[in-house]
Formats: sequence, C-alpha cells, structure tokens
Amino acid sequence: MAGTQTVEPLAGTPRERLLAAADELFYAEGVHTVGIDRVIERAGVAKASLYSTYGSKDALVRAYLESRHERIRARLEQALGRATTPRDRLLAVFETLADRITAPDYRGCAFVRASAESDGDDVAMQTSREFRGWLVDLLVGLARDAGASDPDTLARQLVMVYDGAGLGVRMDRNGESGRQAVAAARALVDVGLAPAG
Amino acid sequence: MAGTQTVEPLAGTPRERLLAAADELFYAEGVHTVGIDRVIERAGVAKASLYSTYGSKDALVRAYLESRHERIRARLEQALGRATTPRDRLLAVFETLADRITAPDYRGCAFVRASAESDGDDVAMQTSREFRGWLVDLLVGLARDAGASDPDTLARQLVMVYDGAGLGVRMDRNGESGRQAVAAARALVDVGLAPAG
DNA sequence: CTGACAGTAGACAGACCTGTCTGTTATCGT
DNA sequence: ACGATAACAGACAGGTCTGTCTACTGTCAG
Repeated sequence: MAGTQTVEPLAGTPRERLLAAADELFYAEGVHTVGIDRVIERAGVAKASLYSTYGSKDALVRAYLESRHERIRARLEQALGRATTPRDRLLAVFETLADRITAPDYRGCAFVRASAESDGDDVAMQTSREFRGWLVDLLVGLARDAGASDPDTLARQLVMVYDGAGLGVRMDRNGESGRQAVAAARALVDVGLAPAG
Repeated sequence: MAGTQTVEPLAGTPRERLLAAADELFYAEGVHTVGIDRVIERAGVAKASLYSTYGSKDALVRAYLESRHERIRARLEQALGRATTPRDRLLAVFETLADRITAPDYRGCAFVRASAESDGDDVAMQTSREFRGWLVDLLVGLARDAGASDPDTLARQLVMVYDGAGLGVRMDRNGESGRQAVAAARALVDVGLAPAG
C-alpha cells in the first residue's frame, strides 16, 4: 500500500534522536537541502532542545560528520584485525570501503557531498579534511608496511579509486562500481608493490 | 596593493555576459551558494534582463553546465586528433583530463559539485548524467578500439581515477594528484589491454 | 522627430531558513 | 507534596533567495 508506509520513530535521548535524524536526513538529502525543521520533526524533538543540546545547525552537522568518521574508523579497525599479511591489510581496507559503496542505501561519500560547494573553511570542509587526512595516513602506513616503492602515491591512488567508485554509484547508478573498484585497486597494488618502477 | 585589485568587466551581449559571470561564479563558489544578485552584478546586467533571456536560475545553471560540457568535448576532440594509435588515443583522453585538473584554477568537476546534494531529478543531475554518459561512451569506444578485454570496466575505472583525482585536488589540496592519476591510468590500461585476465 | 524596444535600477512579494523567546507540560529527586 | 529541571509546541524576528513589476533611459529605424 503506497502512502501508508510510515517511518519508525527514533529511540533514545533527544540528543541521540537528533543525531540519528540528522544522520538519516543529512545523508539522504544533503546538509544544505535539509532544514532544521525537518530534523526536529524526524527526531520528535522541540526546536529549543536542538539549540540547547547542540547550539547550532553547524554543530549538528559537525556531530553528524564526526559520527560518520567514527563509524568508518571502527569498521576498518575490525577489518584490519582479520587480515594477516601487510598486503592483505592494505587490500582489506579497500575491500571494506568497496563493500560499503555497494550497499543499497549508499548515496556517495558523506564528506564529499557535504563539502562539495563549501568555500574552504566551513565545518563540512574541516571535518572532511580530518577524515581524509586520517584515511590517507592509514593507507600510507599500510602501503609502507607492505613494501610499496612509493607508499604515498599508492595510497593516494587508492583513495582516488575509492572516491571515484563512490561517485560512480551515485552519479551513474553504476552497480558494478564496487567490483570494478576492487579490481582497479588490486591492479594498482600489484604495480605499486613491484620491486622497481 | 591588496584591496585595490579589480575584476575586469565582462564583454559581449547581456546574454554572453550573464553566461560568463555564471561560469565564473558558479564554478568558483558553487551553484547553490551564489545567488542571482551576485551573477547580475558581475555581469553588469539588470535582473529583468536575466529573466527575459534565460527565464530562471535553473535555466542559467543548465546553460552554464552545458557550456562546460561543450568546452570539454571540444578540447578532447582536439587531443584525439593528435593521437595516432588506439592506445594513444585512450591515454590522450585521460591525459587531457589530468592536464585540466592540474590547472591552478581547478576547483573540482563542475558537474560533481553542482549535483553533490541534489535529489536526483534536478537540472544539475540531469546535465551531469548527460555529460558522464557521453564521457563513458567515448572511453568505452576507445577501449574497445584499443583491444581491451573488458572495455566497459576499463572505461569506468578510468573515470573513477579521473573523478578521484579531481576530488584529491579540491579536498586534499594534493598537487601531485595529476601525476599520480596519470600513473594510475597507465597501470589500469596496461592491465586492461593484457591478452587475458 | 517619434515610437518601438532593449536594457537599467530598484522596490516588492512570497517563500524559506536559522535562531530566539514565551508559555506549558511532564518527570524526578527529595 | 513540591520545586527544579527537561522537554514540548509554536510564534516571532531577521535575514536571504527567487522571481515579478514599475518606472526610467538610451538607441535606432523610418
């Protein structure tokens, strides 16, 4: 029955419900598109509660993006624990990312979308740089451990494929994006770990 | 002398000045960030002129993105004319794209930025899909001509690297992005043109 | 000279957004 | 039982944005 479909209400404290609503709406429809009213309605919370707990929309956006960062960090840590050899660890990171982008609710990288039209100093860009710096550092370290001849380049190239794969899902509705990205990553790792370029 | 720096006025008919101003401002600061008032001020044109020539902001955005598409198409056509072998033509396309992203005024892909937070049916997403469909088709054809074992996958992978390189420049201020992207593309082409996977 | 027309300048309407403020209700510790 | 606190509902202010409308100006054909 179309039209009778209801969204299940959010649970927890107002603070938690606000973050959950923000995560849901900001990610699905965009940080700039979704207004405060939409968020508090979804959270089932009064506007005053939002401003007493978070202080501003910007702060809520920051909390939203930081929670995404944390979630990704935890998932990657888990995947890294399962891998053994340095090379496997490098690929494991990438496969985890690729896994995520093939999920049906994937709408592209939250950081990329939130900061696509920012002027370079707003909260979206700040948190994005933190996240991306962390990801690059992680990959550089793993690439070095795996014996890459140029760890920085390899890490950056893998991030490129990751970003591009996410865009491919969103912009081109390319369902093969994940598979193609993993294949590309494997090829880049093979070349990057070869003894001499 | 800081502060005395003036922007040179735009030339041509009001229609041309409007498109030039839109191209400049929309690309530099974002389609959603820049309002009509900024555009007409830069163009040196009355608001009524904008609405009599283009009809709406959406139509101006469409014109802006279509002009970007056309410009890229022309540049690629030129580069393709210089290349000889199918493999060179494939790499030429990519090197032209990489060239562009290393330019000092590059701010990321205009289509990606304009449609980063759109809901899937607005003018930014429509023109983006046209552009990206065209680009993928072009690359698939070239990959096929070059004898790729899986032309579609190779084309998509190259687009991923292109997208990712553009993001790297914008998000991470990575000046090596172009070089690293070309190296990645070369590696992917090498693998993709190998006789059997 | 004059009338049509393209363009300018700017006020205005209507919508939307963030953030504040007032007043009310409910819960919980003591 | 009761006071404090947290949360609710919603009006309101102040700003921004798109798009319309009025009134003025200059140019050019006939």
